[in-house]
Amino acid sequence: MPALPEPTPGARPTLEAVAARAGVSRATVSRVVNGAAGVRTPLVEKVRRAVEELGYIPNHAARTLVTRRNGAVAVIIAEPEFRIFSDPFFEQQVRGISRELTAHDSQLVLLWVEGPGDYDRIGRYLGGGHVDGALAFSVHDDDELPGVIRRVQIPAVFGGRPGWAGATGELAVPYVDADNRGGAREAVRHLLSLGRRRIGHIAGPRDQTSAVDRLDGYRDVLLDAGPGLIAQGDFTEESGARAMAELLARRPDLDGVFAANDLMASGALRVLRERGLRVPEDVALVGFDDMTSIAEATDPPLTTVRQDVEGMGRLMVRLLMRVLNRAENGDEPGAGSAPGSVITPTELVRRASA
Amino acid sequence: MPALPEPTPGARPTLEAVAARAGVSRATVSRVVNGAAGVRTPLVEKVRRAVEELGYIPNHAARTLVTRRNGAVAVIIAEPEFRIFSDPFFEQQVRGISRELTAHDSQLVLLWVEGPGDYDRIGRYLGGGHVDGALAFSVHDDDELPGVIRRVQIPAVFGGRPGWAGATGELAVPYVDADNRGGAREAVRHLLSLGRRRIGHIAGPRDQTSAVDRLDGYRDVLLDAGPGLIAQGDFTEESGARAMAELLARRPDLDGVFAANDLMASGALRVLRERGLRVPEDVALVGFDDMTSIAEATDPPLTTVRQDVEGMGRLMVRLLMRVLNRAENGDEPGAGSAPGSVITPTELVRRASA
DNA sequence: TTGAAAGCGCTAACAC
DNA sequence: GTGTTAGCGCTTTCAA
Repeated sequence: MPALPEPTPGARPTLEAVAARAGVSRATVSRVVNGAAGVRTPLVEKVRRAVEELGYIPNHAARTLVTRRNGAVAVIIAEPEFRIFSDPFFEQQVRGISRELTAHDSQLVLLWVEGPGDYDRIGRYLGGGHVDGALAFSVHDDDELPGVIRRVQIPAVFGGRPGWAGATGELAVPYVDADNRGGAREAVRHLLSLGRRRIGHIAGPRDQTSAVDRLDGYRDVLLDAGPGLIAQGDFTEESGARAMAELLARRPDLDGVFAANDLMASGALRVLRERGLRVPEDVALVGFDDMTSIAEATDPPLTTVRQDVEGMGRLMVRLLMRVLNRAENGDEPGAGSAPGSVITPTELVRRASA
Repeated sequence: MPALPEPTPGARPTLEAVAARAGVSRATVSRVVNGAAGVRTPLVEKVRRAVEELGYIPNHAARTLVTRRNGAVAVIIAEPEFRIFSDPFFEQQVRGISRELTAHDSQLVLLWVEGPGDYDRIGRYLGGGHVDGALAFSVHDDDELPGVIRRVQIPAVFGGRPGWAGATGELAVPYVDADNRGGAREAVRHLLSLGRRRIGHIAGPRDQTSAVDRLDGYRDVLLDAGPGLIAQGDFTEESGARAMAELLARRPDLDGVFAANDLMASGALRVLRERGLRVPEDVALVGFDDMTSIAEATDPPLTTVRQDVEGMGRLMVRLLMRVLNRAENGDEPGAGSAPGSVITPTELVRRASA
């Protein structure tokens, strides 16, 4: 360990103190500290030394007060989704966010929404200038968050296409989402390429756009798929099993299934085996998400659609930074020229189930 | 939804603006906003209305600049422990922290340490006054974090007893830990009360104080336990299985086992059953942690030692708040009178394995 | 009880 | 190139 400046008990040194010690003006110190060009080398070094000796750290509040920037971004987690904490998806996404934020010299501030009453606190926090912008995750249609974000006029990017996106121009918040529809199409086409002709779909909850988009993708390819081929699930393992049983009851001749996520696919797989149906020989099965902890653990391992979750996290940050920079250049927020949302590609991962 | 003030595009309203609108001075508005006593009711109402109408939110940076308080606390997560994200423990602890922080009107700021280089960034953040204090988790002996914290002189509380705690007075940082030693004693005494006399211990990693304390507790009760009764594990399921096999090889007559955590206990259980030994009839088994996802899922369910993880999180915050308040009252930091650490009680949870 | 005014520590024009 | 100076928006004496 290098010899570090011992903390001088008492007041922290200010710019002023450094300036005095280095025998220069505050402005010069400020320039050096912020890496501005145009300070002569010897002075730079004198200042550097003074900074070092005093253990000077710029005061954040003072800096923010004038720059109107504070190098922090909020990630908002809503309570209903608290579980996502132990969700590998969330972990990956936040990891991506964290890394990209670090690359932009910004700090991640995690905001917990524990209940409806919290929106006040969150609003005050967001509006109070603690953070430059906010990152939020796809919320339910009646969530208050979008309203809060709009009211406090803070730049924000959503993860996952919000249900209301595109509905009204006013709420046009940029978002990052996987190409759920395209991925679903690819999954179904793969099933078709295997010679399957009676392909069912186990759909996810109707109020989540990801599920809706996957259903749409399925329909895109199977234009003539009757409702009998579609069963409703809710993204849980159990619901996948139930839906599979239902599908089998309606169409005993099924030879392919596309489940809207891996968890439901694994439930479906269980039922298929219980009925003595072989996968993929009798029924070929494709999932979605590529949650490896599931997809690689099933027997047979799941063919599924992968999305780059960490990459989506990073993208959210990049998008936000773009908004921030525009705002800095004097653009009015919500001037209609908001940077567009981005849809990231998906990829079919072939394993043994289809 | 109540009629909310529409965001006035452009600059956010300042105290000044509110004052103008209410026809009073800035000072008065400040008093009302901060709930200071001694402002006549009619004025209070006028101000309140103006605040409402303008959608005024106090500027954080400006306020912090003068009060030196910013209502935010950092929770520091070190990369080696990134996994804790998906660890139920961590979730519970952070949940406790989050709730208590909210109760104290403070905001949780999650700081990620992704690598050694990050300590600089963290140090700057901590020292820059972004947060009032820091909460960190038990770190390895050679971790840089304690040093950083000390250098930037920021009040901090640790979760879990750090290895160096108590070693040198200088590093006397308060911490919150479960009564690992007491819990271990209780576990072993329970085994004794069941009439078991040859009780083995599967220990956790030697460099984690929780594991060491549990081993000490085991020894407290079994003063004469020879080394043959103790096998080394590393808190993983696999290591528990290995240790169990080892123990059995050394002492085939074993009739009781205390494992330092539930994961290792479940590994031990697996081996026991493979050998055709019945639990608890032949060998009684006790774990530690009460990770219900494990302890309730094993067959038989695990008797184990529970700790109040969420409560520990809350306690960390309370402790920190006490330090903060002392600091506010002009006490020198590190004046030797730091609020003591706290050890929370554990509780034996009886299930079927012992 | 209320208002005027002095900063908190920093950046960014603007002078020199 | 470097220094001087005017704020950023707020809290907090101190007067009135």
